[in-house]
Amino acid sequence: MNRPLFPKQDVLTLSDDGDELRFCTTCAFSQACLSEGMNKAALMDLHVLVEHIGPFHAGDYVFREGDPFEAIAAVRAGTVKTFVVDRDGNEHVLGFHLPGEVIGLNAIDGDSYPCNAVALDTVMLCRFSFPKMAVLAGRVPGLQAQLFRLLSRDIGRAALLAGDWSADQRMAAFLIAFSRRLSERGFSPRRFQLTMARTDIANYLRLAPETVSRVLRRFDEEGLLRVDRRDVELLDRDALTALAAPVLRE
Amino acid sequence: MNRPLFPKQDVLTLSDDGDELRFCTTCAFSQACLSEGMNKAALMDLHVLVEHIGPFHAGDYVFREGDPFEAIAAVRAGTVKTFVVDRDGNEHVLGFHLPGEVIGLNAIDGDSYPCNAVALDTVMLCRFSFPKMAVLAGRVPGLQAQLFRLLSRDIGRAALLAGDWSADQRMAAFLIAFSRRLSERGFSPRRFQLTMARTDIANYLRLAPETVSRVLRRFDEEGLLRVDRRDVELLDRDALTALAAPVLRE
DNA sequence: CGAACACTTGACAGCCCTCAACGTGAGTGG
DNA sequence: CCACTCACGTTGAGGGCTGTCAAGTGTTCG
Repeated sequence: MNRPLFPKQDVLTLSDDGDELRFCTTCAFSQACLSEGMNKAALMDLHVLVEHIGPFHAGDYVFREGDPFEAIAAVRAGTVKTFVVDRDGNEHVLGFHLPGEVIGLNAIDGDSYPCNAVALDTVMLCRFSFPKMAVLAGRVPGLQAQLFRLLSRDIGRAALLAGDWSADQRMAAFLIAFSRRLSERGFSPRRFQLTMARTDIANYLRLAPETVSRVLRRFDEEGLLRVDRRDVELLDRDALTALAAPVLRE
Repeated sequence: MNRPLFPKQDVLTLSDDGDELRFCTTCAFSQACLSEGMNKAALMDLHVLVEHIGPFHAGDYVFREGDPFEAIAAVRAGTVKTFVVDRDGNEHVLGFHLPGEVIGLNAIDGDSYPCNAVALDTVMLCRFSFPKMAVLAGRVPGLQAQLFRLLSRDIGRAALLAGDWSADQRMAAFLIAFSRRLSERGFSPRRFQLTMARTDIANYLRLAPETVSRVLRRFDEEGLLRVDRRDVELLDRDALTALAAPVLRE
């Protein structure tokens, strides 16, 4: 199944969580929603703005490059990969997006998505019509500020891997950052599963897939971690963090 | 002179341009200002928000990493370099900012600037208090949309040089992009002066300074351009554009 | 069971970084 | 006016990291 499922006519709108209090507590907007600055009326406004869509399955496109831009979306469950394909057919992975993170922000400048987004496993999304959200942001300062923050954060994040780091540094930074993001969402920071292929990691880190394999194997041999297929256990977190430090600017 | 000049107490506020109609026509906010969506009252609100500060001279800091974030600024004249310095003392150039472009956007997520900004030549700025601007953006949809666009655009721009391009491709992309930005501001796209040192270009493109020298010399020998110190004349724009195409995604 | 795909492993080459030395131009002070 | 200094830029030699090519292994899925 490779057709885009993001257009509104294909949306499966779920009725309700059945639990108002736990409304997207892991979501990137929760900070805005739950801050004292947003009253109940505004929260309801945002609530009715949301469409819960999915599930998407591994390989499903959330949106494609060139699709008209209408909405941003927060990941509720699963992993989304965003990427572009150059004229030679090479894939450039822009990022992997975990639950609570927002996709589509880089489309705001322009009228169409500048990249593709596919599900890597089973994905559930919260879809926000951007025009409606922008109007609401004008009335709710907390929401506007949160949108500004999310956008600004992505600028810094995009610049992280732009440096001329070694393959070891890039790999360590990827693992540590991935582990931290999982930890923030309640998953184990020590032991986790990579939801993406080696090739995806390579295209994200700007390395050859063979280099990703070799670095992981060497990290394993050196006792930094234990890797079996897509299962990873970080054994020497300090050493990995030290390797990643310059990339993560610490 | 290396002390920061951005803090408000050091600001030299110029009285007025003396020409309301030409109020920052090259500025990044002009699209918001001049669009039909913004009425005269809103335009005046934005106008009184602005402080014209400067001049800064080559080497002056506009702000330093860690300074409290209070304002963004649009370049009126000159060139500003933004950069970070890692713990080993290596400088990483984030960007060069020409008249009409905005600096400080990546500071919105956080309470302090995440990078340094220095003037490369004589620089004049328009300073916008960000808290005040955010309030105004809540009342003026056109301004909010413009801020969203500027932020979103920077996300894409930061990702441009993140690819694993060759030194030739990076250099060509830098020259073509620089030429285009100059052209948009009324300068010659064919013949211009590089306002930054070779080392700055190298730290921006993630190359060694020696590589920058060598590539420029070879481009000169091959007839793609003519370079004399910091003066550049693009001779074969098509060839350079072709080289830069994958980097600029064309 | 077979095919497609993901991943691994090895050999080799090339690009670019590092190190070093030299050239050049602007500013300074005599 | 000239010598000096210093930063910037250029040029050359050598080596290391990582990409490319190739072949092989293992796994999943039809």
